Amino acid sequence: MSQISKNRNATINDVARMASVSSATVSRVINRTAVVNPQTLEKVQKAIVALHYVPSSAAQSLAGKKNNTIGLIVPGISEVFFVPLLRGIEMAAALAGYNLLIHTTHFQHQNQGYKTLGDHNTDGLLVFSDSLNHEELHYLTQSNFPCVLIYQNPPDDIPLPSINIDNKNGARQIVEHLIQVHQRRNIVFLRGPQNTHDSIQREQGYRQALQQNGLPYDEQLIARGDFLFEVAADSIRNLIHKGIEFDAVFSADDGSAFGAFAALKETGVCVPEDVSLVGFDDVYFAAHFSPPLTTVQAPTEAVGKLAVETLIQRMNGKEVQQNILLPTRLMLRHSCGCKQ
Amino acid sequence: MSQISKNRNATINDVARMASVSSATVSRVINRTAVVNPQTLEKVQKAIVALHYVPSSAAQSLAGKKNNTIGLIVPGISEVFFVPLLRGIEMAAALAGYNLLIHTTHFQHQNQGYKTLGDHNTDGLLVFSDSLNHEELHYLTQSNFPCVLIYQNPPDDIPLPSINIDNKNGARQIVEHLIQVHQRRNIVFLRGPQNTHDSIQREQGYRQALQQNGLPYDEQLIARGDFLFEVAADSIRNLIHKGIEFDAVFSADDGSAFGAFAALKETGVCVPEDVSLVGFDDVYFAAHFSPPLTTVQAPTEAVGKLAVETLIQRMNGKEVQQNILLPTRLMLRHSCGCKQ
DNA sequence: CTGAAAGCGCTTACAG
DNA sequence: CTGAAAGCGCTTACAG
Repeated sequence: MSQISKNRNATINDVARMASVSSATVSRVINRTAVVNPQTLEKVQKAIVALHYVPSSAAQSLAGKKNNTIGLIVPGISEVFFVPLLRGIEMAAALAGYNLLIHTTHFQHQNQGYKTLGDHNTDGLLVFSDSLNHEELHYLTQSNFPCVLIYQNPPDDIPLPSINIDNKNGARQIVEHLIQVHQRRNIVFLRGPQNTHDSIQREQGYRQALQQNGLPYDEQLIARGDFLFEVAADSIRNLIHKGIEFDAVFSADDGSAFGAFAALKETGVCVPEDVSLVGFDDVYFAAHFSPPLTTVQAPTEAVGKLAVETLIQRMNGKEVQQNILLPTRLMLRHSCGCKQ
Repeated sequence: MSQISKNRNATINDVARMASVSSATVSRVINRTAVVNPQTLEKVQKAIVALHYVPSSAAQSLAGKKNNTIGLIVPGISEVFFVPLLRGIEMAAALAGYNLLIHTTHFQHQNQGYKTLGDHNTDGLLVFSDSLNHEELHYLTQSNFPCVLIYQNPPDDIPLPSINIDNKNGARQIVEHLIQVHQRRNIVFLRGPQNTHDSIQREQGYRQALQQNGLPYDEQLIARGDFLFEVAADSIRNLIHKGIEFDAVFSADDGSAFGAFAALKETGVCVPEDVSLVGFDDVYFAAHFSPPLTTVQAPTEAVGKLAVETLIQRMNGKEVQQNILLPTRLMLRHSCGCKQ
């Protein structure tokens, strides 16, 4: 059926032969890397189609010294949060003609993760949150390999560009809303995982809102949420059990807000009548929750897109803004006490 | 600092030179492809570490004729559903030492998608649902390139292995539960997208349950859900508006069940008192919904894992079971009327 | 157990 | 506008 044997794909030389030109010329038409005589061009294109020729990525990479691939290192493929991020990354990478190679560290730093992905198989790396430790980042950086951090700031001694969202402002705004609009005074904060950049920033926003509105910071109102449904639920149960009074809950992410709601509900506490409940992220579903969850919208897909664009600029040797902060948006729904 | 110049990575020849051996020997220790004298081994390993040597993937691929990469073709990165699938695929691929390259067709068949990923950059392909059309599948298959289909059956003339879940049985069971345990008689079915394998199978299960329990199939009770929140909500509103009576809703997926719930709620219909509501998938959140959603658990992560394992067997030239059907599990919660 | 050498399929100066 | 040829960094018979 086809002009080539079943067990061997057409190579650039097969195309060259069929079109009666050199492989250099074929290469030029494929890559549009030089002007080619229109008639030659046509002959080559016909041969490519006839032979179903697809260039070997490996050979292109080896000879061309570029991989046409962007690497993404993530600690793990967590639930909902991951989807818009990946979508943003995938679309931007595809648009720019890059493949996407994903590596998951599974939360283990074996000083190996950065070897799976590197300049031997990618042209640049997107590093999500805590997937790489200081040493690994250092190694990557000193060799001048293009990297962009997502959802984390670079260590002081490693000047890497990073894309973050404005956690602090977002948190401050939503807490301020609870205070100013709904007259809440005893606002629980359900922390994210220890040492997470996002969680720390959100806590700072929380404290800032209290301070700027003349409310005391009460350590009793701070509890673990860990971005997890069950952990948050337990914390709320525990607060209630200890008899600590509160009229609002700010969860460091939506998932833990849902957990807080479950605990509140089972204790007979009404949201938002008795307690205002707000989260962070605006994940799929926050708007569909009952009651619809007031939260801070994180532009996660935009972060992914911008991360890719920034990385590509770096790959092209351009200067980029060091730390980009994307604005968040307050999504007022019903769980805070606003009417829908 | 390092023994090699800033702008050039160590190659196998640098390692060979430092260890005073040939590159063939270095290759052998890297790939454990032949027994090497223990002392030689040690010298080589030391050189590898000293030079931070990482083999070039491109060169390995080109010379070794394998890419150590599995490709995944998906139509798009949809919401929640995608996460456990990807997690299963990623973990199984990593375990087997394969990289994962993702390509999204963005629902466009330009007869190009199968070229982005192919034997020029992967060793095998995972093809999700409708991401490739018949012609594309045919092209892939005739060249004998290892492929495994996920969530779709192969066309009759293309004998490709596929991994599916037992949609029909799962649907039949949950509808039967509504009929037998909750005495429901007028059960709405909210279809998935047209021509989707999953949706068709689930509808068959629905019909089978009706039939086996002596209930008539009433076309008025069938409406669009499209696996989408809003579409499902609109359908329910429409049914109510038309005055069509029903005492249960079986949504073809959880997302549309949530939409159905919203429409029911706004009309003052109580779930599960007035209407039993059930879904399919058991996505993140179904258990945390109010009321907790009764649904069919799809072993999505297991599908991803098994797909990779099957693909790897094919890549190794082994025979594999042609069509694998993974069992689903009925998750009885509160939205059907069962007490929690 | 080890090395010399060919070859994988491209790209890219260089020369014309 | 086009071609001959070197080279990218590996792997793998082949020979010893």
